[in-house]
Amino acid sequence: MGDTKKISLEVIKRLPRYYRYLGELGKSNITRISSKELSEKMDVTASQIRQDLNCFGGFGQQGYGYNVESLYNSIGEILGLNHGHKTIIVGAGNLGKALALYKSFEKRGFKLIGIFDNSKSKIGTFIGRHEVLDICTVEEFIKKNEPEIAVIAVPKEAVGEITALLSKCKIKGILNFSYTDISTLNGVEVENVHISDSLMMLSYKIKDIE
Amino acid sequence: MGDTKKISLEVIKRLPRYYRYLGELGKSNITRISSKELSEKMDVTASQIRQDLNCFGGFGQQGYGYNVESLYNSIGEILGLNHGHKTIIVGAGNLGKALALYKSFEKRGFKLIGIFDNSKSKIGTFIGRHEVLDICTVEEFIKKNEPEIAVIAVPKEAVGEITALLSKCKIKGILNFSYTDISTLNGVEVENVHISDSLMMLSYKIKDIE
DNA sequence: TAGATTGTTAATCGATTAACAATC
DNA sequence: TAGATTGTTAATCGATTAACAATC
Repeated sequence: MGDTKKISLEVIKRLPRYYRYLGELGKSNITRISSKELSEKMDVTASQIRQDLNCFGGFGQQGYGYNVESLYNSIGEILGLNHGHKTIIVGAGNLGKALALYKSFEKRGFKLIGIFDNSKSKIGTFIGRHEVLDICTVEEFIKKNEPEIAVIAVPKEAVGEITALLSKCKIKGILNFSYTDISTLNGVEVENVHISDSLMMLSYKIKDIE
Repeated sequence: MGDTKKISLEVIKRLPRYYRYLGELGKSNITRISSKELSEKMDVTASQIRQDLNCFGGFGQQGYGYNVESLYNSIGEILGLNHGHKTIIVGAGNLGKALALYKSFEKRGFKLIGIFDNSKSKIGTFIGRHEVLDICTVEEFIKKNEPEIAVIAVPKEAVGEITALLSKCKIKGILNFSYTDISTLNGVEVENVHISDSLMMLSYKIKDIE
């Protein structure tokens, strides 16, 4: 079963946003919505919404629109949420700690199973219910517990070492928060999140104000 | 004045990445680079690099390429870094705290001048050298100190209230980390950063692995 | 049935890439 | 000067929007 019509990254990027809005609608006890109504709420075109959704199947019904709850669940399915992806965090600094305590984490179907650091002063301390483990043990830990995702929140100086270590292990994806790109390597998917990039863009946008 | 050929958001989004790579090159004492070399490092086309840069001016030299340091500085200029944008953080939870202690912050030209929360248990405590201030005093604070940027790191339930409060004040930009979009409103630029969106995209990308 | 709204095809628009003349 | 590489125009590609027949 092929289904090999490649779906553009632009479409994928928009899915989490649809998911968020539909989640909110559901909470407001709205059961159905048309692409037109949703387009107004989200400030995109109705056409785009219909095109995007039809990449994955016909979720709507003519004359009715979309059922909020079932579309929400379908998009969750497409995104592969609710799989309880086992996840580790590498780096127990301020950001790593914040991420470890991040509520949306588990809510979106990511299960934190370990957090690692190389600092003697952090190893053995607790972040929430998780004890910070020695980074030296990460390879063994991965072999045993088989996490799918590693979140990287270390200074960029340490990134090379960490990726070398992780590339020897069987993980599927890396969410990288360090101030340097990690490139998708030997079958490991990487998503780079650059907080300072967003700050810089904001800086650009406000240049001409006033 | 003039210079009204609208620059696409796609180009703007890439500038911080150029900036990062050029910064690294500079640190490695590389003084010149051609679009071809840079394109290989960054995994984009040389054509795109030249097109992007020429939106802002001719920074290169035929037969030579680009001077790393001066291009780095030019892009910093374009992005409006080195202005020492005065910045406040709203929300002193885990994420707010991590952002307050975030080194790249000051390094990219953002000057943290205040951090606010509504929780009695947090007000008066210190994050680094910053005392957490009562959110009730933010309006007065803004009037007096004139920050340009507000970083929002509060639970989504509190976002409405906060934006209402901020929209009464004269700020230029909002960097929003909460799990809900803030729409660009009455002249305030907004940059929404959704960490869980990135996680969801990663989840999608790893779906078919193995 | 009539009305509404989808799914989908076709048209438009914009972004990326290729090509090359200009020039250091 | 010859070689390299830019700046820039033209060609291609892909993404967005518009339109409408299908259908609930």
